[in-house]
Amino acid sequence: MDPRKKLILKAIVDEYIQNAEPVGSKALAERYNIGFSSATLRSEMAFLEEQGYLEQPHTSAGRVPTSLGYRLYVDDLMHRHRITLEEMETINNALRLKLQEYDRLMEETGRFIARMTRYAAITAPPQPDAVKFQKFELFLADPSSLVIVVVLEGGQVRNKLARLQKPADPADIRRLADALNACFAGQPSVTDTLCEKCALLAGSGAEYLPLAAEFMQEIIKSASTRDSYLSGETQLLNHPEFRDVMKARKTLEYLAEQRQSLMNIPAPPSPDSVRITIGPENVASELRDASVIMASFQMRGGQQGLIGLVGPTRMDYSRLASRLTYIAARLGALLQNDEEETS
Amino acid sequence: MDPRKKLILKAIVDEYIQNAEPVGSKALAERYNIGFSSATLRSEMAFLEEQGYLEQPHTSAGRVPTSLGYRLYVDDLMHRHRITLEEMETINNALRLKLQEYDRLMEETGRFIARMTRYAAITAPPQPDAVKFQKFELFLADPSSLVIVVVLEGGQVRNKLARLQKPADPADIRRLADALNACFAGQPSVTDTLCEKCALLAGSGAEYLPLAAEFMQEIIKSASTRDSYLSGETQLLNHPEFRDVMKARKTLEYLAEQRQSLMNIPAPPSPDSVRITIGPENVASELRDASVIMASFQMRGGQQGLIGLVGPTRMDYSRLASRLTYIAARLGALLQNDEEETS
DNA sequence: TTTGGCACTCAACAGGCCAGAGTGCTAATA
DNA sequence: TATTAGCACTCTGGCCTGTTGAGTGCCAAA
Repeated sequence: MDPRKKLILKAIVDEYIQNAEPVGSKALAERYNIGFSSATLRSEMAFLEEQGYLEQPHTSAGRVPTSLGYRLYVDDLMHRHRITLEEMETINNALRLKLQEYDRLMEETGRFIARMTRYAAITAPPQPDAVKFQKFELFLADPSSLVIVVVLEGGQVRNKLARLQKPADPADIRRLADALNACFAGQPSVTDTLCEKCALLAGSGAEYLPLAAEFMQEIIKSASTRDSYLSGETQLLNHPEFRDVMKARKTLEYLAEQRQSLMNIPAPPSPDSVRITIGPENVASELRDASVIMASFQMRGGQQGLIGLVGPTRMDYSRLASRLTYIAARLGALLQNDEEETS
Repeated sequence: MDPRKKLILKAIVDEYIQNAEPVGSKALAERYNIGFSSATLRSEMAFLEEQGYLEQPHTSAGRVPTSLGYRLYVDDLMHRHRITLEEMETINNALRLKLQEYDRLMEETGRFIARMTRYAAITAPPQPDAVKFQKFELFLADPSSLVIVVVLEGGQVRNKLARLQKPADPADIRRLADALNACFAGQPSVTDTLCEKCALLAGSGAEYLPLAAEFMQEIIKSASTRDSYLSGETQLLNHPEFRDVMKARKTLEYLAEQRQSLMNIPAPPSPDSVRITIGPENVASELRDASVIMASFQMRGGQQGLIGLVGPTRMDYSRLASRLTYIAARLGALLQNDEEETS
């Protein structure tokens, strides 16, 4: 692949990203001073089209990048945008503020990203691959209301209040708590044998073991499904490619209902990079006309969170990627220092 | 207002609700056998237009109800739709299933409503007007991780894990917990005098009081802001009135960002009725082309939850209202029996 | 290898025309 | 007196038309 061909392809993609209109040979020759006439460009463009990097919406229209074209652009051609100091400032300020309320951090970060980029933002908090129980505490809020508190390794805390049929004996509760700590601390699951052992230890407190066991199962289950937050979807409607309501509906519906599956996209190789998925490269057919940019960050302990953007294939990949990596990096740095959690 | 005029208005609204196209005198005379010729209808329609109940998109088009027309229709004219046994069945089944996971109940109910009605659904869980602390429990997950558990009256439980600078003495923690229970049980707020009293009682445990107090403030604050869930927004795009992307964007954006203010609409007078707000009756200008139907239900203790629908002014008010009231009633009934809460 | 030139294509736009649905008004009718 | 049939009028939307201009492919000359 000729370096000149690459230069031309880059120019076409840049131009199209900016103006959202098919790029013709003449306009290209005028605006970018590549030093060749429109005729030369025409033959080069014909070649690029033949190779599948460009396409024409119809004869006698300019050219538009295909997803293959964008792919080459993203991998090879695009000028790696450097984030400005100003943008850094904005991001740092915003994140510092959000950090105040940790449990809504990812949600709020998503809103911020959406506002900043004018695309739909997806965020998912870091999640441990396997949770282990660390500590149990049981007490009575009133004689017939049992509160179960479970601390997980990593610092998450879950609780549940269960109404009892009849008042319980605090001594029984105490015994059950001790038994749970003895049997389940450090365990990643609730097995029958552990339950039996625990029942034995708990003596008459075993009456309440089923309640606790059920709750523990719930915790294991909920910890293995990943949360995710979506914001700024409606901003997609601002972009000309979504002026067709039906197309927009498909995409928005997918984001609202099925976005979980976006999380399955393998995370970017290194924390400083992004993973870009263009149009039909997305497994979901509803995203055939959309691109996804994903970045990840790490918490202490290696748990990995995700932030990402969804937009039409015509996106300013370079600028967006640089912003996203910076946000991810800052988020990672901030979370190294503060990992307190509440629920 | 002539009963015949009313009959005609009702017929026009019914027809328009069904077909989304301006209703002309001839079509009306043919389809509904009112027993008058199109000429008569014409003069009546002219009158109704003069009175502000109807309008013409342009000369030589049929008539369309104004918001005033819908208002009269809703208040006086519409045939009160009876929900079918089948629908009841569907609703009951769905709600029974959702009830399994209480903490996501309102969210899931919203999804269900949206799917059933094909409009955007809004739900807000019942919320106590003032929370009071009931019981405190403090313990160490490990020597320098303090877990604070607060039980609120009504059965909500909140917790927080705080990392300490240095290992704490379990005896101090015990003392602080006792002091908190002594001072704050039954209190609805965190005052300075109570804090001082508590510090005195806690002795050397008072070192950790600020942590607890801050958390308690947080709880009070978060309990006084109402949660709400939105689902099915994208379904709005299916309706012809939102084929104009800009109009749709305005409305969707409002729902995403500002829906809190919908909750301020005074609740329906009785739990068996709905409150319908039509077009410009909505305070928010973004909802000028939308109508809102709201129903409420009560939990034990009189706390009131809301469920509602948002759609274009052309909605099948009668059918939707009947479904919504039924869902609200069932939800109320189910919640009377089960008020266990977890977080 | 590049370029100017030429013939060709096609979407987008504007104008003109027509059909159809709907209206208001009026005179005849029950 | 209330209703209706009839008529002239209005307006939108679809359809056809021609024109314009941006863009193309190809070819021969530089």
